[in-house]
Amino acid sequence: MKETTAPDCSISASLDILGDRWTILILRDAFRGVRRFEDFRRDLTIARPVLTERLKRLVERGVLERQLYCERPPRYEYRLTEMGMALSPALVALMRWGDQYLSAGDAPTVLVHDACGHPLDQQFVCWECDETFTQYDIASRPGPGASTVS
Amino acid sequence: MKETTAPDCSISASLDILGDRWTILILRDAFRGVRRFEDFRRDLTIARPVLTERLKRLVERGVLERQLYCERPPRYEYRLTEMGMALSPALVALMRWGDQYLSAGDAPTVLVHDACGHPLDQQFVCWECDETFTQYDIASRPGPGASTVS
DNA sequence: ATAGGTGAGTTCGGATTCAGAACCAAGTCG
DNA sequence: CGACTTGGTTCTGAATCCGAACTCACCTAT
Repeated sequence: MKETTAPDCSISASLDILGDRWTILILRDAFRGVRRFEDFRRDLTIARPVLTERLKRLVERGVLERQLYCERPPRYEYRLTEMGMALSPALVALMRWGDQYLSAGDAPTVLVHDACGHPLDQQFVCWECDETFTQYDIASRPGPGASTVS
Repeated sequence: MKETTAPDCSISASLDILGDRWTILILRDAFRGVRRFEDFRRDLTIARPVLTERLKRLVERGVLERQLYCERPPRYEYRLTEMGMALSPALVALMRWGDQYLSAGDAPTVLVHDACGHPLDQQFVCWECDETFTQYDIASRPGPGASTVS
């Protein structure tokens, strides 16, 4: 088997930011529209120091941005950046997996196509062939940033 | 080991299984074809006890299965179950996010459509409207398993 | 003006968890 | 035989996480 090591894998880079339970739950809340420190804290029942630290990290890495929404007293809210919004396929995938395998067929929340209200699906798409397909039709090959050669 | 959270949300249920860094890296390796204890350990440079514990948990939860591949001496390998395979959209999404935002435009690995070799995309699909769309066209509503509303 | 409440943090111990090394067992190879 | 491999387990000190309590700045009602 060829050498496929951790360092040049984007998954481990992503996990450097998202790699703990709380961070992902914070982002889930952010997608639901939660923006303020105290709202995150109450909803997650997360300890304050942990929330402080996670929010700071997410802001540093560019996933959230901290915006003043009240001058006196200074109050900030945390909003998803474009980079943060781009995580939605990952969160949706996690949620659908949980729905399918962990909640006995009763999904607590259903995501729908805004335009028509019908449940959405998530698929891999090939724009060349112009068709959708599943994980069984995926292959991989080294990309431009590949460093190791087998 | 704590089973946190009554999941008002399938994401937190998923995170109960996947909620730490090592677990996801183990699954990433599993998708790449790694199957044996010692191969996981070497590739991830993870401490043995941690790997033992994570593999055991993944087997208990049904994400991996432990199969005898050698009778004398008894040797086992860890393979993705169907439930484990179903995580691929989540891992693919994570990888693509890392590619796009964390690796300066140089993706270490590119996923392609096996049939034609062209890079794949990941999209939301509505089978009613028969069209693909992005995260900006998603809405959510309570599903059959909704208990607490927020 | 003062007492109480709130939003956003910080400080500080104690409990987990982790890494690293040593140890074990069962078998194989030289 | 003795060395080596795979797949673990047990131990221990170090790093990390987390919750409770405290702070600080401001607002509101009395």
